[in-house]
Amino acid sequence: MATLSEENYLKAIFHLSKYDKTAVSTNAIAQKMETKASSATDMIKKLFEKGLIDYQKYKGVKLTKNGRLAAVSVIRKHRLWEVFLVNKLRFSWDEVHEVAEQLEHIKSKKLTRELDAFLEFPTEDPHGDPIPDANGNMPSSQKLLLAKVKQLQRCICVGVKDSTPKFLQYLDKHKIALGTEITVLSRESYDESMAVKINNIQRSISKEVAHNLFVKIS
Amino acid sequence: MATLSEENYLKAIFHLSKYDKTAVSTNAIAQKMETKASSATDMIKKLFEKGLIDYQKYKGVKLTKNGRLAAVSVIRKHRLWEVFLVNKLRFSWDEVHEVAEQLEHIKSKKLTRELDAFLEFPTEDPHGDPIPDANGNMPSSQKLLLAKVKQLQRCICVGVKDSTPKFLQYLDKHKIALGTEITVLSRESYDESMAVKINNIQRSISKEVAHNLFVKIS
DNA sequence: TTCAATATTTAGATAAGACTAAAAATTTAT
DNA sequence: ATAAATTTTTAGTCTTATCTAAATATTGAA
Repeated sequence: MATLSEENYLKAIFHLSKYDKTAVSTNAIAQKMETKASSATDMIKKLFEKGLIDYQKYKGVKLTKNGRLAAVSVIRKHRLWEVFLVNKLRFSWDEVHEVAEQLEHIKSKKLTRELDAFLEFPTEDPHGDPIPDANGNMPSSQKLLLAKVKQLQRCICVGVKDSTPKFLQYLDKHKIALGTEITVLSRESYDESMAVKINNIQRSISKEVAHNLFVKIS
Repeated sequence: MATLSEENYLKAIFHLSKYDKTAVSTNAIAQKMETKASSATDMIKKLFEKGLIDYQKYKGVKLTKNGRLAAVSVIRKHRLWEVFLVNKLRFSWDEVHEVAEQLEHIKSKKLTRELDAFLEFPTEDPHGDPIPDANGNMPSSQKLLLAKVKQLQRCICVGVKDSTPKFLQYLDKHKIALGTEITVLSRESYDESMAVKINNIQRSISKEVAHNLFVKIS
C-alpha cells in the first residue's frame, strides 16, 4: 500500500506523462511536487523498488501497470469527492481542490464504491475532467481548446485546462460555465484574442483564456 | 495546527480523562495508542511545548483549553462522518469506525460546517454518542448502563459503551438497535445476568452485554 | 520506613521524507 | 569533438515519530 507521499508522486508522474504517454524527468517531478531534484530522486528510487515505476538512472521514469492503477485510483477519488463537495455540499468549483487533495488519500474500497453510487456514477468532475471508472479506465472525450476553434463555429464549454481558483473565478464573473454556448466570430492575429458571442452578448476573449477553456463542437 | 499523530494523542487523552475530568498517566496513553511509554513521553513533551496539555514529570497530563478544543474538534468530525456513512452511504454501524478514523483528520472548516448542515445537524452518531457542537460543547445526556436498571423498569436503548464490530454485530443479530425498548424482569445474582423482555420476547442478557449497553429510562 | 515493584523518563538508534552541497552524467553549443 | 551548461545522482544532515535499553522516580507492601 502506497504512503500519502508516494500517492502524490504517482499522481504527479501520471499528469506529467500526459495520461501515461511520455517519460517524465526528475526535474519535472521535482517542480510539480515543489521539492528539490534530490528529493525526487529519493522517491523515484523508492517507487522503483516497489515496482510502481520503470526507471533507469538519468533516463526518466514511466509508470508500470501497478503504478498507473495506483495513480488513477487516487485521481478517481479526488474527482468523486469534488463532485460530492459541489453537488451535495455548498462548495463552488474554485473551492474544492484543496479539500479533495486531502480526501483523495482516504483508503476504503467500500467508501469509494458507495460514494460513487450516492453521486449516481458521475463521469466528470465539476471542472469537466473525466472520472476514471473502478477498473482505472478513463472515459475519453473529444474536447479541444477554444483557441483551436474555427471562425463562425459554435461550441459548448465542457472543461477547463487551468483549474486554479483565479481562472475559475474569472469564468464565474463573466458567466461562463460548463454547458455555456460560445460562437467564435473572429480572431485578432495581433494578440491572438478572439471575438466571441456568449449568452447572445459579443465579447472579446484573450489568448490566455482561449488556451485554458475546453469546448466541444456542437 | 496539530499533526495527525498529535490529534490522535489528544483524542486518546480526552477519552481517557473521561471527557476531561481526571489526569491521565503516560502508561494509559501508551496503551491506548498502542505504542511504548517512551513514545508517549516524547509526544507528551511535544504537546506540552505546544500548550495543548498541562504536564509535570511523573504527574500525568491534563488537556488545556486549547488541547480540549482540538480533541473535541476531531471527535466532532469523527462522529459527523459516521452519521454520513450510515445515513447517506450504505454503511452499517459496525463498519464506520475505521473509515471515520481517517476522515476525522481532514482539515477544512467549511467542509465540517457544510457536512453538518447536509446531515441536518445531528446530535448523536450511529452508536448514540453525542456530537459536540462547533464551539466544542458536548450535548450531555442522562443515559445509564442497562446493568444499573432496576427490576421491572422499562427503558430504551440509546447507545453503546463498547462500539467494536463484534459487539455491534451481536446486537444486530439479536435485533437490539438504538430505540429498542427493553424491560428488565429480574436479575440473576450468580452470574449477574438479567432476564429482560425485548420486542415482546423474553431473553437473558449476560453481564458483559448489560455493562456495554446504554439506556434511558422511559 | 525501607526496599522491591512499577511507572516514567532519558539516551541513543531507526525509517521516511525532506534538505544542501558536491560529484557525476548528459546535453548543448561552438 | 570538446568544453560549458544543465540535469541527475550521491553523500551527509535534519525532523517527526517511533523503538530498545538503561536510568531514575514513585508507589506500595512488609
